[in-house]
Amino acid sequence: MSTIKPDLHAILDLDRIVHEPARLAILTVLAAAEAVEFLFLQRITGLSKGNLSSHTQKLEAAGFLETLKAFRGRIPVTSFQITEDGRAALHAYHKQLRALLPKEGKP
Amino acid sequence: MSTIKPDLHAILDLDRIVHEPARLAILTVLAAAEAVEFLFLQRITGLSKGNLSSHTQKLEAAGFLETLKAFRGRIPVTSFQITEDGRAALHAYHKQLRALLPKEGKP
DNA sequence: GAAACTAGTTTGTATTGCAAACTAGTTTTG
DNA sequence: CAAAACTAGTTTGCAATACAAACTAGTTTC
Repeated sequence: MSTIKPDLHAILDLDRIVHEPARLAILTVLAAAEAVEFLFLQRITGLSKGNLSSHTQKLEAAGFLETLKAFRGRIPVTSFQITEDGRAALHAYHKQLRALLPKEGKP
Repeated sequence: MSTIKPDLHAILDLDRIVHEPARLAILTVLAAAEAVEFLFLQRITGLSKGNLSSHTQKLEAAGFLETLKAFRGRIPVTSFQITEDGRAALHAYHKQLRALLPKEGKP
């Protein structure tokens, strides 16, 4: 029998903030750009506004992103930027996933 | 800019039954053995009994495992076995994860 | 200046995940 | 041999989500 115990703890220790698919999607987008606007984020994720708003608030509370409020002309525009902590958390999450994935799918 | 959209949908389409860490841990163990007893499962996952019970019930409702009730002497013993559907779901989940992971961590 | 639109937030609800408390029986002990 | 303690698991109650509908605040159009 192979050693599955370490994998198990890797699984159970996954960062729940990042693990939620909606938030993982958000972080994935933010990690690929300097800054991302609310509406762009909404469109490419397909999340509802309310949902997106609360997930970004949760990510901000976790210190994983920063919210930038500005105006384009007179219209308010909210943008997000991933923080260093956010980037670190995303990388750590990726590392955890790699650790728990079996070496190869059946060929 | 690279194509992040497909990854996004892979993320948002993750199977939530499997995605929950406790259940992923359970399926991972079941996939590695013929049959696994309740208490063994509880010990190696570290889940509480109640928690383990409800997660296995959810996995059973999803058709991902079968529950086998038996007696050892006069003591009841509950075991679980992954089903073909369960194995397929786990493999599909692994595949989805591989699809969304960036090619390599920074070397 | 009323109606419709933009950009997001708050609120309400339904679903979870979790462990404490419970059930049903078995073994041990006074 | 009955009370206490243990085994094996389930049910219940609660706190935390995730989600979208309804709302807020302002702007543009008609």
